[in-house]
Amino acid sequence: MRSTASILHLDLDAFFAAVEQRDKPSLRGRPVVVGGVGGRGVVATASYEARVHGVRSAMSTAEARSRCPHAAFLAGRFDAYQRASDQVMGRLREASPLVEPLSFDEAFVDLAAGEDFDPAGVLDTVEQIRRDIRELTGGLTASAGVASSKLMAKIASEIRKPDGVYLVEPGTELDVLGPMQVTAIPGVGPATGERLRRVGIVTVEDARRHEVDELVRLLGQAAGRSLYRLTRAQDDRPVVADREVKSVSVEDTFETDVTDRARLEAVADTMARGVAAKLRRHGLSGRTVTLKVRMHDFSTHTRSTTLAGPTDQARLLASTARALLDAEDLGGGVRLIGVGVSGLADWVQEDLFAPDEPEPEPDPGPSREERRHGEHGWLPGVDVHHTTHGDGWVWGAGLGRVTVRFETRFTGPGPVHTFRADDPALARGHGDTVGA
DNA sequence: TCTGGGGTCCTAGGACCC
DNA sequence: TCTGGGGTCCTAGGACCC
Repeated sequence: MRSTASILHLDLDAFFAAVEQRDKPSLRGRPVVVGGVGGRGVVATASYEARVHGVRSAMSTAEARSRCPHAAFLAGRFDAYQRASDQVMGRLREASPLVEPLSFDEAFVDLAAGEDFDPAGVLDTVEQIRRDIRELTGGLTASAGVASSKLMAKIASEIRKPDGVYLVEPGTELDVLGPMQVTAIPGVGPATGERLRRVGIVTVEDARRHEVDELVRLLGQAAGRSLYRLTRAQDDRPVVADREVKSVSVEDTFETDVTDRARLEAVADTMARGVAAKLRRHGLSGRTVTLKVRMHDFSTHTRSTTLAGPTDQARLLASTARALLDAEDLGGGVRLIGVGVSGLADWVQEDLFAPDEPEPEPDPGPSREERRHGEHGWLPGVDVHHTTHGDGWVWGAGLGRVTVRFETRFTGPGPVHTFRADDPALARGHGDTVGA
């Protein structure tokens, strides 16, 4: 904890849903739910209009549909989110070189590391950043917390959400924190919260009445000590700009449980190729290969082996994953499998057995969406282009038909037309309708 | 109303070594 | 004869975050 409020935590409001409302004028002011649209999907982000009806992140889409049937349920467009995220992070880096992104829509900034940081004008600086973000992204709003530590900045950004700023005056941290629920502290999730509640700890002040040793007995070394310090606002974690990647993985939940071993092997193979491609993209290789299997009853097993040296070879990753899969009892059916690599190195071991030419990147095959929704996988929300009607987005699809609303972020609400799903005039759009 | 996908960090036990 | 103690690596599982 430092003596000035110079750490900023910035959080885009209902980010995925806000991007959708920006790009789909007919959805502005209406409930929008972004997430998995299949039978086993969960909500990634709900717009504030949907939250009114009790829709929350991580809720199953089925429950969200029952709570808010009139919402627009969209599959998500990660390219669009990535572009907006890049714009936001870029603006933050103008304020300070010390920017630590936590996700697409969230980052810490050490403003004191910026060139002309003025502690007295920090609120003006943050308001300017929020205005710039709104302008750069075409209307996205961000909430901000400014404080003397990461902990307090993160807590503060929740207080005036959405579209607000809260500055914790240095010296008032204990008072701000005390009355809050312990679960407001990052790292205190449902399981820890329940353990604490059972010994009568509900608020931060409650937790402060316990010795470190008690908390360690209850929660273990790391969590106990961490909670003891954080409840006292003791937090000197630095903002770290370039955090190293520790692992890379790919996983997929099946629409229905799978018992066919051959099919699982084929999927694991594809996933190993996907992991290899990711490794190469980052210029990494890894030693420990992990296979993850979630059974029909949601029990989850991981099996891993560590190779003699790091690799980014799809073939080796695939054969290793397959060996792990072959040793698994698939019992009553498999709900999810995943392949991951950890123990990463930023170099590749000379592979004596590999051919000289680079390994051919095998056909990645149909995407997850395509596998799920067939050849003309028109997922709700995706961008499309029609040769005569122009740019729009998929409103819904099924029974060989697709319904499109023709509008973009630069138009007003647009008209709706229905086509055959294989209509040659209809193509995937890129959603990058800048300058219209 | 059954529970995504991509990550991070921690714990605990056993092997192995000095 | 009654069994140290610490460090590191590996594996499996779990909590948590967005």
